[in-house]
Amino acid sequence: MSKIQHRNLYREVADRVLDLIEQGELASGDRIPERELCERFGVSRTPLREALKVLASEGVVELLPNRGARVRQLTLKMVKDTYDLMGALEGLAGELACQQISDEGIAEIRDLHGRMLDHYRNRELAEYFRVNRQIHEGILAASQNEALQEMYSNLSQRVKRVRYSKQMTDDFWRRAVEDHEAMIEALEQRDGRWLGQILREHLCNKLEVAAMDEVIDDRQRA
Amino acid sequence: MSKIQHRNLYREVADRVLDLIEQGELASGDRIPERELCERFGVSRTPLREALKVLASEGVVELLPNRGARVRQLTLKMVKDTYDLMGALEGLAGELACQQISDEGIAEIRDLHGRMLDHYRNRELAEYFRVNRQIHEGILAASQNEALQEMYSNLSQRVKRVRYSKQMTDDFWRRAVEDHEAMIEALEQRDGRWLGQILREHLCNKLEVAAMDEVIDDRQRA
DNA sequence: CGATGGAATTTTGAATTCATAATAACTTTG
DNA sequence: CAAAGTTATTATGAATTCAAAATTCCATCG
Repeated sequence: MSKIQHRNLYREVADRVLDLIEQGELASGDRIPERELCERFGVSRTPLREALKVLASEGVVELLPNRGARVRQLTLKMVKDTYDLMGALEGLAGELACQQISDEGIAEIRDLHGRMLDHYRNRELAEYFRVNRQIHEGILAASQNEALQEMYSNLSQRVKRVRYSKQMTDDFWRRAVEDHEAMIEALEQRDGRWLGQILREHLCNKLEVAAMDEVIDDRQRA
Repeated sequence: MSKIQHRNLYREVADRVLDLIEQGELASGDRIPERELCERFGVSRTPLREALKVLASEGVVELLPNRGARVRQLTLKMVKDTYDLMGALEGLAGELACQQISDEGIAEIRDLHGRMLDHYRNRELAEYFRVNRQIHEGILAASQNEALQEMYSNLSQRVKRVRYSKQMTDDFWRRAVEDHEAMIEALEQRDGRWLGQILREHLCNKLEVAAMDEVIDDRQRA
């Protein structure tokens, strides 16, 4: 594994720790072995500890006084709460986007929507999710609200490790696509209130939560 | 000034730095003098630097590589963006609160509301704002969504140093109180959607932004 | 007199060191 | 053999040290 290059070291280290968590090498609740990670990353304890403190403030890690850092346990409630929050943020993003977005911006999102529909028709789940995410990110970006985008991506990061997209009943999927149809229409009409409401209530996230149920339980048992 | 007691040192230091910023001793854009603060707090550079990194991730401070930390400049746009965000969060809190809050909880908030009205009638601005804040915090707490509360207080902290409540035209004030009347009604009817909408559009914050305009400009010129 | 170049100083970034708290290992004893 | 107490080991928290970068200060030159 390549050594880290020395610039903004603590942030670099934090990102590497996040990778380890996302890839499951550090599981929920695991103690984070300071010395070992230092050796592995080729850095001293100082930047690693700085990284851990930042990750703690971002809600990814838990610091127990005199007992080191652990990967924060995600309970089902925490994930639900986080998705509620993300919904609210997306709702705001939608409202703002309708005020701010350019016609080209709308065209781009409509284009993404078209591609998403193709993947839906072909039942290409992974591709569908990828484009789906691009649409949501596009709306976030169009809001032109940096703080909003920052918070959203922070929340998104928190729950990334339990994101789950396998089980997707036809019915849920169909309804998610319907939501997206409405979103596009609201966006083209620049009806911010409508778009905001759709996004806040968009069932995609709630669906994920439902599917996630047993996954989290599994991890907590482990 | 009393020395800091040594437990969770970096968080303690961070709070002290926040105090300095809030009290204006460290102004917007100011360089943060590492060595000096260390002496003042009676700690070494390590915990101070950890604190600064955390504050940077919380958006209060800016870290320039090899050039130290500065108090992050607040532009008017950033403050507006932040208030939009806070509105969205309060909106969500309102919706959730309607589902979660106990009858006693509602009674408490109604009580606060009554006291706020008294202060309004007596034109006691400071008292009014204090109780007003308690109401909003009460709704946040009733949402039972920890992530939401955490995020809200973080945002609130970011803009605390420019909070401004002097100019309050009678007309704005009257409308703010009207909003609150509606809020109480929505809460008592447990009409989450309505309460959410009121909170999202509650003009209190927008009012502050308007009043804040020249204040921020002043600071940026300095 | 102002601009440019180059030491001297200060500040920052990161590793190392040191003291203390927590954990593990090992006795001892009932 | 198990439980409790004690010692040894390890991990953590924070100060210190060291190298590199930036800034300041001063001298030189145009």
